[in-house]
Amino acid sequence: MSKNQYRSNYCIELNDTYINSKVKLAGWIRKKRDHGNIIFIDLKDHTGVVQCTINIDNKNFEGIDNLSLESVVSIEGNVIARPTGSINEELASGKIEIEISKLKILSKAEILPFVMHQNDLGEELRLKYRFLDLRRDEMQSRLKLRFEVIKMIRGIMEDKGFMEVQTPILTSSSPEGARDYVVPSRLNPGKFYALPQAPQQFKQLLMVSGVNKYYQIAPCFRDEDTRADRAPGAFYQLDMEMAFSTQEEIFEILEDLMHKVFTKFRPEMKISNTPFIRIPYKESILKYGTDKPDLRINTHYHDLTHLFLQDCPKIFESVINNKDNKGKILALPIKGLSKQTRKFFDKMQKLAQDNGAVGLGYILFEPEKRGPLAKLLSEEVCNAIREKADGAFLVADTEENLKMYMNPILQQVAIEMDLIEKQTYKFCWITDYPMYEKNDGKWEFSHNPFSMPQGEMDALSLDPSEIKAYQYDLVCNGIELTSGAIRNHRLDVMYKAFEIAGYAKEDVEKEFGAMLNAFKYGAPPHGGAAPGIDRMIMLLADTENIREVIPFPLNQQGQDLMMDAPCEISDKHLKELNIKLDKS
RNA sequence: GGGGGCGUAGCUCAGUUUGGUUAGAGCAUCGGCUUGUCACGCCGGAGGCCGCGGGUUCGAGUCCCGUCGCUCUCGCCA
Repeated sequence: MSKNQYRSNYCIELNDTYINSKVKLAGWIRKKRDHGNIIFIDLKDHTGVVQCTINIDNKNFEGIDNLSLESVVSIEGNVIARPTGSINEELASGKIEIEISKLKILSKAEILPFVMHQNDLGEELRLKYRFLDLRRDEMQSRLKLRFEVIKMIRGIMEDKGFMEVQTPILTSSSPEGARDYVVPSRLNPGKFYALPQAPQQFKQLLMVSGVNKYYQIAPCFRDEDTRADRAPGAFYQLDMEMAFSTQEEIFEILEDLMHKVFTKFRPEMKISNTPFIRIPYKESILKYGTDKPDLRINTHYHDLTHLFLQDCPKIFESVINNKDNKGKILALPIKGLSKQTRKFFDKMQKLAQDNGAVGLGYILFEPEKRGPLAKLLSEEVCNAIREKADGAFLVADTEENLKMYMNPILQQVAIEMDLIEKQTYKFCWITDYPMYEKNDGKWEFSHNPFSMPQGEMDALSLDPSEIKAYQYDLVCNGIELTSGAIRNHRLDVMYKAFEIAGYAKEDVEKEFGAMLNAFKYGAPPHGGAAPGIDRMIMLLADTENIREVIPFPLNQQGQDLMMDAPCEISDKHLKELNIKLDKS
């Protein structure tokens, strides 16, 4: 590094080759060990730690003795070899230390609100003092990981011929999707901008503009309640879109990108080979009860309904015979289930009930046939289960109800019995999403209203429940990383698709005017996706919580405790915006 | 909006099940001692609206009701 008034070297550079040279370091006092006539100081910069010493006869002794931890100093001194027996093998600079000759206090720190080396701090406190929290090693490495991941993504996308384009932050509200964040307009009294939930419409407009391959590391704003893997306020997507593309081409590009990125940052992990497996939506729901299966768990539900049609025990009769609301009987075979205790089965039973199941039956085969269902199931059913494992849970319910608890059961069994494969990233595509789903008796878009129905115009004359879309998700270890679709670029198909969801032509024109207008003037077929960057980093950093990989996240109430946002604004400010508050 | 968990010193937590002396520990902090530590050590001190409000009781950190905050989750997330 180049020398300046503060420092001649970074901490990490110093080793025994520097012995007897004079150096200047600048950084934070991480730790002091006061031995009376000598003080050991751990000086920390962004690269590492170096131990410095000062003797009582030094004129700066008093200055350091009184200095609080995390104060910022520039020190000058000689690099000396540590006495034998005092070498610290754990430290990169452990063979040497700096004998301080000069000290300059650059910024004195007040007493800290928490101890820097503590790593089980409450999140509220960490967010309030995020600048200190980020100073800790763990958070420094997450900041760096985030930077490196995004840098690599940019490189890969550019190598593949994608061009980054910025799209507006102040745009208009759209009726579909999540709640919008809204910004009042001073120049247009009574009107509001919305922050984009994603650059969806802009990227499609760019396709019409003749951009061939677009990408952007794009902020997305959705005013929705949070989850462990869902950030409040803003999150980032690798937003991408390609003209004249097929679903397979998009899969290929993202598979290559994911494989490269995950391999680079977690080389010790096993990563799904490309092409990633594809699971049609319906199959995923049937086997896992979710469209976000965690494939590290090596078992799934099997549909045994057909084996109950002839010979059905009484407890399942209502499920099989209900004419309007036909149900399914599924078995979840698990190796080693016979070894589980009564306590375990009680716990699982409770979990199933908490998630809406009436009960959770099971059958075990070792050392002999037993369990609450043992006497009720036919030989045929028993044999079908026994082929797969020594025991199984059985669930029987309507398809709708099953979805509520199938995955929670699967997840909990896997946790309790330690069935989640470690050291691996298991990717899969979920394909063939339904175009519509029924909500309160009305057909609604199940995912993205701009997706192309499979079969285009012809498909839209089918029963809405039968219509599949060119719509896909990429899932990794049970986390949804990406949603994407081949888009609907045909006006006639668009109007018809919206009509099924209850939109009149005028409504569509009003709500999506820009895009529909654009599609009148030559729109290429196109498609894309938008991997969640924060979720990728969360997986790479092995954090339980997405806020751990976001430098300055909001809390669950959408507040920034450090900056005190959101905040009230002055009457003058409000007046300018033509806003009167209803404080009732 | 619903459900679960948590809330005690600056920080992390014990104490709450079964109400009963002056509410404890580690770290941080302050004072003293300490020349080879590296989460240094030793001695001493200060630091508490037990989230808040109400109730039961001779007596509440502990029991009851309400409320607020944080967190996980369901709804929600085209």
